[in-house]
Amino acid sequence: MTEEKNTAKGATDAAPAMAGNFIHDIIDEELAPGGRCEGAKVHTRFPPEPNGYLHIGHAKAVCINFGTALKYGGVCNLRMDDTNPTKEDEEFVDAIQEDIRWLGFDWEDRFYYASDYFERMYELARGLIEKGLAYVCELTPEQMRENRGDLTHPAVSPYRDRPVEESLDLFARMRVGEFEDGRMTLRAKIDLASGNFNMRDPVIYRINHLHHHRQGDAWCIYPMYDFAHPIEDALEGITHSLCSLEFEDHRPLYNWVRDHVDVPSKPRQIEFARLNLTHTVMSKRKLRRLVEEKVVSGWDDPRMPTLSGLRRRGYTPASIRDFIDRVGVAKSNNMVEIALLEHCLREDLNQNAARAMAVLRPLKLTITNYPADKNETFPVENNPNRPEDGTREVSFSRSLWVERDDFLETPVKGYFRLFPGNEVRLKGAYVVRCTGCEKDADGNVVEVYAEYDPATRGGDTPDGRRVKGTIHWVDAATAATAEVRLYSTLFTDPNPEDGDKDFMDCLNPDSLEVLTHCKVEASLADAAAPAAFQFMRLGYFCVDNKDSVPGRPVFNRAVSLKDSFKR
RNA sequence: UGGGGUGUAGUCUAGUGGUAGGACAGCAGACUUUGACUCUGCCCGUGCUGGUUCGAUUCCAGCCAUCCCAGCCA
Repeated sequence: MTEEKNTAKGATDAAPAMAGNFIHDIIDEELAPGGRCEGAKVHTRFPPEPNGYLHIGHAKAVCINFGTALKYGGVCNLRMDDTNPTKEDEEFVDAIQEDIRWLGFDWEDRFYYASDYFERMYELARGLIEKGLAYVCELTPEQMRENRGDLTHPAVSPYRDRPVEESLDLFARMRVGEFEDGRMTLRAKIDLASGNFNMRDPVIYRINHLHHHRQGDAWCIYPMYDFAHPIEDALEGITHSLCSLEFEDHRPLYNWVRDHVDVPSKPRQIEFARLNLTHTVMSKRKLRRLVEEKVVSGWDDPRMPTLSGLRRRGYTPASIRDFIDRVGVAKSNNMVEIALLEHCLREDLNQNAARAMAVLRPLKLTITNYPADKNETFPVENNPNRPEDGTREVSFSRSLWVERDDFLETPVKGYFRLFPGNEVRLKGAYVVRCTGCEKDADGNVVEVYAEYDPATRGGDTPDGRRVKGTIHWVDAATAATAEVRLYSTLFTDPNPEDGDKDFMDCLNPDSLEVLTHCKVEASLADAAAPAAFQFMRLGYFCVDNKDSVPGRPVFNRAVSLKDSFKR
């Protein structure tokens, strides 16, 4: 097979409507009459190494691999790429599966472990030795580094011409554990002078006396990614091995292994640009540091870009899939603004989340002309975008909670909420006119007074007068107290990984604000995860999936509502 | 310095040898019992220099910028 050129340009077929996807253009060509895959079923795979949690960058790879299969009526495998036991653990295997299922993708019965192919890989490596295409090298790691050459000088290995029989014997002894870690390696004999360092006789097996999470102590030699991956793909009949850009340089090696080893199929690797998001970090190493240094509460902290974090924050699978769709698939390095992700969530939740009234920073509002012993309820629509969702009854009485932000003793320009003399509508209840307030010794407003207009029951104004402001409120007599956690980005810097600055210096000190005395309408008292609501005029909030308990709910702000009021 | 990529508005992404499209962000207005939503309008772009051509973002050449690679990680 010839070298494929995976360039973004050059595709001829029409692109999909939303965002670009050059991969689908390539596949369209290959599926067409005379193409490489004419009549074949598209078969992809998502191959995470089980050594950490999935984040939104992985979600892009998941959506591309599963989504491509779906688009072409093919299938996608889930495969744990567990060829290096160093940091791998079964704990991650479960978490990864949970996250992919949550995202909405299904691998059906096609769940594999790369380590299940170890015996087969071993045999294929032997075959390479027999063909004179691999040899056992005794250079130490340090020596190998010294002998790798540089940009203009070739690498060297004194073991390159070792007789086949000798390599076969040593490789067998490597396997049975005769040698300590690092003592020798198996190397593919390719081209010590290649400008592509991956081709300078790459190591394909190393000795590691480590316990494998699945294989136990059956092995002490483990195949390298570059050798294992094309074999895994070929054995599973993968037609398209879609991975990120940093593997572009590995493609010649991928093809070399694929073509020199006896495997049943010839997958094609195509690389796309990975996702980068502003105001966050995406590398496993950096995320781990945030967890270990307790900057966040864990891998599922709602500020983390992990799928478990986004889930806990209140992101929906649909919003994440939509986001990945809109970002598109291309080959140029990118930095997507977090605003797009937030937009996708707002769009989903605006359409689907029930409305509720919650007062985050409560200020007492007393309706002085409303009888102290009176109580009534008003129907409030659950979701104006979905009339079929109906209404709920909300309790009203003389004493209410309103947002501190919704009262100003001396209003600023353009302010049309509560201030002495002004009328506002209490959502769904009455129009009230503010008559004043009471302050404590320090001058803080502690209570606001208003008088209601009985003729405006339900919020209508029979006389047709315009009341510009409508504010949310909660009946003090029936309110539940809740904890609300307000999140913003973990980093103040849009690109904490840029340049030589330390990303830990870019942390946002205000990424979490906890409000413990919030007042929410009674219907919210027993809400349970994964319920999400629009707290009217505030934002979208979900029930925290760890800390919330019935009667004492905890809500996370997933994203605020847009606010065009300029204070 | 060797090899491999990528350059389209602030951001992401289409497109065609013939008016550069969409989305997000931003701005302005309409509507509004959420200062939300919705709607309308506006703003803003083909890395540079040549060449071919009636016409180049597209084809060609050169340049510039930028990203990845010298793990017994994936």
